[in-house]
Amino acid sequence: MARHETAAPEPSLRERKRARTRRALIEAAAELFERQGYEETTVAEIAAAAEIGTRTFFGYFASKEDILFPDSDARARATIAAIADRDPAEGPVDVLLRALDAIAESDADMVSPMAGVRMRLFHTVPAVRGKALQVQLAAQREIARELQVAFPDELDRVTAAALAGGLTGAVSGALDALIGEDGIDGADADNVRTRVRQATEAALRPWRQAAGQ
Amino acid sequence: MARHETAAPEPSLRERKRARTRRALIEAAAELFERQGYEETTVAEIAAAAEIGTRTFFGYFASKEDILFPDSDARARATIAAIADRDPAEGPVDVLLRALDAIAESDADMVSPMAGVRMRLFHTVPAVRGKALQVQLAAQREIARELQVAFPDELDRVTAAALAGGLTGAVSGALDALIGEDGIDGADADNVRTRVRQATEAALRPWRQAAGQ
DNA sequence: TGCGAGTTTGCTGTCAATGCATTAACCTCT
DNA sequence: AGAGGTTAATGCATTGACAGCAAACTCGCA
Repeated sequence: MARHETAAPEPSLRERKRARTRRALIEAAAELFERQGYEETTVAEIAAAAEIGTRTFFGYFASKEDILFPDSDARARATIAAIADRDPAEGPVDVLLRALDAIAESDADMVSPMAGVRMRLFHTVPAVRGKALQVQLAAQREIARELQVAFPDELDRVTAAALAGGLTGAVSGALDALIGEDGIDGADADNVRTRVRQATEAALRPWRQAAGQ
Repeated sequence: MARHETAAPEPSLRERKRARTRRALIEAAAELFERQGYEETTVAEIAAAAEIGTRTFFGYFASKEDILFPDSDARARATIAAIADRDPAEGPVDVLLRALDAIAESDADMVSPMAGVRMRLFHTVPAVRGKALQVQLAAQREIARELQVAFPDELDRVTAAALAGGLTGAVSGALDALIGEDGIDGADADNVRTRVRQATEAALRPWRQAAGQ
């Protein structure tokens, strides 16, 4: 639970206003996407629903896809934090698996209205899939960097990258398989967690020996 | 060097013509992308360079990005073939390792004039990255499915997916790191293949050891 | 030779995204 | 409080990817 030291006691009116508009945009987009589908929803509609000009939308999000990932760096930050405060006895793989738990937890907390929509859209809309995978790659790179910093002796750059890729690939692969066609059936969120966890552990097993030695 | 048994003795004039145009498009695109960059090249330019109408381009490729992956299914086919003719003594991991090697060696996809360009573009152009990752995901899913079919008793769907994801993720992660280090030198296909091989090598080392060579 | 399926193109329209210029809304400092 | 600077909001115009439509064309084959 690291606290940031950023001085942000009282956001100015301007900032509050901006944050409000941003939220309005996200909510509007989530609902429109949900009801009409992603491709059937135009940026102009989203903007109108949030009561701003079309042009202004792009002052908040660089592209239509970007609004699907309003908090794209949250996961990466959680992971990095988990890597940062590691037990000196832990090996890379253990740290990563712990980071995985940390992510699951931070995800459970902050439930953006976009999360569900996004997951559903992932399977049907290529543009969404592409963007999601890019976000994932960015996170993966970040993880690789941190990992290499944390274990400069055991891991060289390429190996760290391979390990990070292995982890994210395994997790996303397992999720992809679990979610399948019709999303998660609600109640089994916990079940999902443990299954992902197990599958991931299986998929990383060889690293445990290799990285240690 | 598998020979297809498809009855294709003499492609009709029509088919030959179409294939020729297709090749012309790919070459033109590769060169233009290389010289001016991806985003700076319009579909109209590519079409013009291949001497066809702009509209016709979309009769050959569904989107501008698609021309970057002219034979994305070659990989999938190579992989499936590798999984298909497995030794009954092999375990899932052995088969996977062999399949990934097959991908690294597969000619079809690497020899294309597009391979080098694509790799360079991957790091600079978001659209290319997105598409590349989607292609990879598709391949990964295919691998997972085949793997599960080949080992219905040892692997459940989720584990198969995690395994497929973990290994492809590791390889692509390593490749990403390798290329990030110092890019790709020439447009030359050997270079591309060398990188892929290096990445495969690094990423799969732990697995090979665990699998007892 | 002529019909019919498959192709090529141009035209038109939609939509995302960007550059530019203008105006309105805050913020700060005195 | 009010001037002056800054940031945000918007409108307008433009570019470029695509899709639908319909006319002109090209091959394959009877």
